[in-house]
Amino acid sequence: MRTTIKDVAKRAGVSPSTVTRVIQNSSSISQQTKETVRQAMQELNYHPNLNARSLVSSYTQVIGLVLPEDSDFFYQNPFFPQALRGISQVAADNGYAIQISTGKNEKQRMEAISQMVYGRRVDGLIFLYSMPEDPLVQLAIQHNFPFLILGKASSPFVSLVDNDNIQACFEATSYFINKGYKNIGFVAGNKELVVSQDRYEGYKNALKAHHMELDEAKVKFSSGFLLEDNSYKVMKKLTKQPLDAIITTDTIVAEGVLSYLKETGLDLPIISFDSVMPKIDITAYVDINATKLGRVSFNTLLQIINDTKEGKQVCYRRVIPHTIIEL
Amino acid sequence: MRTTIKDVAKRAGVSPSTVTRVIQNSSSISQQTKETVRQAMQELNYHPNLNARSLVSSYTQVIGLVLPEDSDFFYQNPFFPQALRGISQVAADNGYAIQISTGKNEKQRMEAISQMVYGRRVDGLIFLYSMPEDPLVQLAIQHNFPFLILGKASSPFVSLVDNDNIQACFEATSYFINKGYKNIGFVAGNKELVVSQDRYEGYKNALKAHHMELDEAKVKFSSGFLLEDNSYKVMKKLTKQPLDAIITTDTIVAEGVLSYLKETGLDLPIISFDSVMPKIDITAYVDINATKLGRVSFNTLLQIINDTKEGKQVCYRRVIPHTIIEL
DNA sequence: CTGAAAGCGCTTACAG
DNA sequence: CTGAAAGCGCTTACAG
Repeated sequence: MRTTIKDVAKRAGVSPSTVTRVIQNSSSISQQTKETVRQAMQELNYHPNLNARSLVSSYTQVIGLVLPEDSDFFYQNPFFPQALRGISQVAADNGYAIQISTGKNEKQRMEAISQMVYGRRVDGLIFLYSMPEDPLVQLAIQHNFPFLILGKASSPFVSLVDNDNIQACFEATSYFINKGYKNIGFVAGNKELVVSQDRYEGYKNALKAHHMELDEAKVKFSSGFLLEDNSYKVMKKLTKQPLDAIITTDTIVAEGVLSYLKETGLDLPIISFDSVMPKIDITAYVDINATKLGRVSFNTLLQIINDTKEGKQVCYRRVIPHTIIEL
Repeated sequence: MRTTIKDVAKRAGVSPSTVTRVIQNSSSISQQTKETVRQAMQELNYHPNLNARSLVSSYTQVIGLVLPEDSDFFYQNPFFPQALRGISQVAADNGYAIQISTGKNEKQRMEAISQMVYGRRVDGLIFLYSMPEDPLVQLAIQHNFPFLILGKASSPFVSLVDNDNIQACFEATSYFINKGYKNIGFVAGNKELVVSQDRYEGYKNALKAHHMELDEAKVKFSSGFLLEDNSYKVMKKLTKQPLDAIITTDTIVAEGVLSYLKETGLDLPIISFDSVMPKIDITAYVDINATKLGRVSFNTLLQIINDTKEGKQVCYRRVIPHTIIEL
């Protein structure tokens, strides 16, 4: 049999409730008792059964990470491991564990998140993606379950941690403008994604700020899952325009663009957005600092969990700085 | 208040134990009763408290993933997300959740794994790395806790799922030999890693099989964390040898090698090992099929969990096939 | 400063 | 085929 709190209590000559209080380092316990109990715990190599604890105290010290549907794009994008890294760094420091949940379709993902929320397996959720009217987010909202969205905005009333994508792309575009480029193309991923829209906004703002005309023929959105092939095709169309530089919203897009350019012998400066240094031969990239996004997300979620406990309803919006890095 | 099994029992006019049996789809319950109870569950949107269930039944339907110490190399290597992907695909299909545990040092990681094992938070563990005499693996062994190692061998008595790295590198080397190359260099990552040793073994075997002399001056191990910089330096030394092709054990190594070659204007065919298509300009890579490694790992762990329940002690060794892919 | 009692929400023998 | 009772291992008021 595994050692329980009763074994420790017996050995230390106290009651189980006293052992609990020692574990909680309650100030109402004498130093003397604390020491005796701690020694007994050590001697017996006692570790509490966390299921029992969670059952009665209804907190788990676990947070849930909600991933999007199983897709190549998600798992090949360095954003995910980097964000996870940031989250787990802070989680470990705070004694929290991380449970991840995904699935091959919405039904399976709904099942998984239900287990976490209804099953009381986690204290809060971080969504690592964002879709309009996401039923999983709806579930969290309905049950007033603590959560936040990392990376992209969706509804205006949820807490989130994100970059200022408008500003970031403003700066990326200005970077080219300041170098004297006049015909700057813009190739984005899926137009539905808030992130593409925001970066497009920044692109337009930069042109305006520098009194340059927006030429929509120089702007392309690649549909589908931001995949490389699409960007390649899109680029093909774009080169009918005079171009001297290109902004892309993702390294995967940049890859497609680059492979078309190489094939046709063209050489244009390219900027992309990424969370690690791109391995392809481009001019610069905007580091969105995914690890920091992760770290701040965890800390913010902790606040939301506490707010919820106290019945408060605060909506957090945290902005993580980006950096343009020349290659 | 959250709905409990008692609420369902009351509504369906049965006892709580009957509700449990319906959830378990026990064959001793009449079809009639099952339907009534299921309807009551639906109407009340009942979801069992999993902490209560785990407390009494001592299984959790959660498995733990043990990551190595927080390092750039690990989080930038596509191996991890791809393996995770495979694991979570099968886990979701089997109604299992995944908890991950890491930390910035061994103490913190030990803490995290203790929570999972002693705290009864998971039913089994998958280690996504391998070190000799790993105290975390020791913990699992001591407590006869179900686990396996994904990717690399360590002790001879633990279950594991891996590629046949000797064979894989034999084939990679033969690929070059069959194309007529005579001076094939070998640049590996850390010499301590079993994976580097195995691939070196395969390299040597291939030379021998083709009656070619092993020239140790053409072999280099890059120390540290397999990092790019190191491989760059190592390559510098290697080019004092006549070379017409290079085997590298990792795309990150290949990057370092390639960047040195580019600088010096050399152009040599390179093979690397990876779990996704490398983005750099090399000749071919050995696809180690990380997603499948993940899927098989989960399934094997499930078996180990069952074996342990039945008091059996089986040591599994599963080999996942690799593929050479020309670029 | 500490203990006895009750209870968290399930499941598991036992009994019929 | 079903129910009543006991118990999993904790924590939380309550009482002193």
